[in-house]
Amino acid sequence: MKYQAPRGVKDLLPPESELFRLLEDEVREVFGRSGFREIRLPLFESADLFARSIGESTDIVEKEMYLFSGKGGESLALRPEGTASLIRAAIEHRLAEPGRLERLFYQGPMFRHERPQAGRLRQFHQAGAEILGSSDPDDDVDLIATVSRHAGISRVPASRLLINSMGCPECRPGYREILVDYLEKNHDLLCETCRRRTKTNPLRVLDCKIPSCQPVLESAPHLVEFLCPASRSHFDRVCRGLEGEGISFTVSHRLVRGLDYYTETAFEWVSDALGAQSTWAAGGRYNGLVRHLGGGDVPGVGLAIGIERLFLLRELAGTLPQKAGAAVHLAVHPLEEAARPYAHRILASLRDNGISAVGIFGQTRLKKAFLQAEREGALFIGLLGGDELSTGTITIKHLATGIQKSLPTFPPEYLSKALREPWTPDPV
RNA sequence: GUGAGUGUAGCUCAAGGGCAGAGCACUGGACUGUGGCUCCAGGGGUUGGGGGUUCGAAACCCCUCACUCACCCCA
Repeated sequence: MKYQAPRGVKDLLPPESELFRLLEDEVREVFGRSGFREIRLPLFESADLFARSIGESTDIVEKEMYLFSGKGGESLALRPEGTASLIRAAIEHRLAEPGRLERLFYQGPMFRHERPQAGRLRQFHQAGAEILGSSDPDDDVDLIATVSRHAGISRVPASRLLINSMGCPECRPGYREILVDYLEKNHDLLCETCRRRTKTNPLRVLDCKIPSCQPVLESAPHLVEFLCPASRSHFDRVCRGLEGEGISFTVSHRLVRGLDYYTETAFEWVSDALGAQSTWAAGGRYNGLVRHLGGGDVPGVGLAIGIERLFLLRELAGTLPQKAGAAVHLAVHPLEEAARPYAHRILASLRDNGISAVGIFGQTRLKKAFLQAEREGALFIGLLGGDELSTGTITIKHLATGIQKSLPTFPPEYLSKALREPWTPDPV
């Protein structure tokens, strides 16, 4: 085979492509019903934007970005995630302004140069929703509810919601010191990576999954116990709000975001049914990000859903959205040369009237035409021969029931209407 | 980037040093205006690629590529 798709990217063929589209549509609808409006963002940006927003020392920026140069030599990158672009666009077009509240969502492919694995691709899809301009805990609750209720939990097997608080610039530095103290005391019990991170990014140490580190990390001081009154209150109100909504969650003290402009609430939806990549949606509050990217003092909270992961989970649970109706309504088959122009006219008029129709032209045997119609998912087959030509009719057979009728092809609205109505035998 | 497992027809898989096969799918026929069934026939392969061992390699050895899963990281 001379050419094949690059590593880690997938061709999506029918029927999966159709189901994938339905799932994307459903997510779009869910966000739309919660008041989010779609923003269409470019697939590449200045590489520097991602370095600044995601963080210089993250794996994504250090080794996973697809980098390339523009003609002028500027450094560009395929987007590894959506939030950075969205914030950039919001600042650029004055949607992120102090005092203004904006709900936006995006959907589309993201690119990370990682080793492919179950639920992990080099080109994958995310749908994300962001609320800019609100620091109200009820907006955290509402955002979480949107996913938990509607995209969600009930349709995803073995799914759990984890939440935690990252604190704020007032209280996190204090906690960080306490944590570093603790980690240094237990230095000898930690793995190589954790020792390094104790110095570079102590909060991330809590994320370590190496078994030998677990006892130390489990008994590490919890950030929520060191929150300042304001952060404490924000977190309590989010938790109470979720309880009030009847959304169950677990406070996970080990759930962290490594970067400073992530503040207050962090949350993740995980499922054990997914393999090693257990997170299928994640989000949090980022009250410092807009300012960090050169905008005003505008708080924000957002999340992203991994569409492939959601797809896998819902496929497993049998809860993918169902395809409505047949792929093709009517397959038209001319039985002789003279009927071909007639067939084209009928196809055109059906399509004009909103009916999906295909022509079956290449088959010499009627049996083959039937088989082809079925293969294309047609509901009806329409036959055109000498009789039909001379009387201006078409012989239509409902493939599932075998019920057959002869219908006039003029006016075209009549035929379209008949094809949409329940197909029962004519009274004798 | 590291590790393990797997690569044979379009798909699912046999053959474990001695003729590369089956089922499904595909094409044609039985069957020229009425399908799904059945029967018959046919096309399809440098056994992922390269090198080596051997009289002989799909099989054994080395290299390489790809896929899968895991580490790592994350959606």
